[in-house]
Amino acid sequence: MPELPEAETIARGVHPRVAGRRVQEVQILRPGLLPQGERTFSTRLAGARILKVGRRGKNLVFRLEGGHVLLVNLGMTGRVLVPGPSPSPGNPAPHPPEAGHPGVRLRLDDGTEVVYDDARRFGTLEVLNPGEWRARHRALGPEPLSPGFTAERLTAGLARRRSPIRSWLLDQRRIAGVGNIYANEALWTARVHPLRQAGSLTGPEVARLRRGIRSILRRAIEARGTTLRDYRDADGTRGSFAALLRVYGREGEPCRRCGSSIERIVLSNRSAFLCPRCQPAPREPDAP
DNA sequence: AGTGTATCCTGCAGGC
DNA sequence: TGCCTGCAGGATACAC
Repeated sequence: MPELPEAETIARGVHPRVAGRRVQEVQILRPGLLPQGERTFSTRLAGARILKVGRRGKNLVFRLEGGHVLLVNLGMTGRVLVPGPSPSPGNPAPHPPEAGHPGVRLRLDDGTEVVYDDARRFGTLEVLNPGEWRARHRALGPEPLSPGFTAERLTAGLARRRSPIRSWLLDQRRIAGVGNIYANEALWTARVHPLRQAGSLTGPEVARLRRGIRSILRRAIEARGTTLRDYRDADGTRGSFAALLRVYGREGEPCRRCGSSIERIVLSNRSAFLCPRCQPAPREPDAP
């Protein structure tokens, strides 16, 4: 999906165009995107004023007047498109974003249209009441860019965990917002092999991993995300971080640190990429 | 506890 | 050109 940097970029683009506006009309083209069903979704959303658009992990969070929250999980190919001029000067949207697979359209009281578009339809949209939102919020792990994401907290979370560190990083209950691209990039940065047991990382490795996660995510946000194929921001614009990837999708290409050939392995049915020299494999099943 | 497998879907790249 | 296979930023349910 869209991982944390992509969700952050979309939220920043959508917020100024919808904050303070009221949802006038809800048009549902793909009911399957709404786990709550059309009735609950529409009833809760119609007429509500949008206060703020933010992010929690990989999810977009539209805070509504009255405490309800529109929670959008973008799945693999979800987009939130807001046609029309971008309010931020010097940030032009060259082409109006076109929705190829519109799923939900919102018409706001100033005429603004917000389109949820999703080719594969793995995404979901829900309107949660305050209690439901609290529960969902608590189920997610810490925000890696927040001050609370300390080495101590990371160490405690990893302790005694036997799953491969790459799998641990993808578990949203452990840490919120990291997906397959940035997990692989952070592990390369930290010089930790994806198969290492989470609980086996040494103090210095944990410290490097924490710094690696944070620096990769920050730099990816600066680049407005990674577009491999489908990702677009609210303007329909691509992210530019793909050119800066160190390992993801680079099988057979030289490591940017040591020149070794990047390897691809399969872990939990998903690709993992690593430099065999910079990220030494654990011996046998594992151990540090 | 943790892993492999399958599932939801569509689109696209690559091989032949 | 066209058909077929495999693969994809996610999340979850299941059997083992």
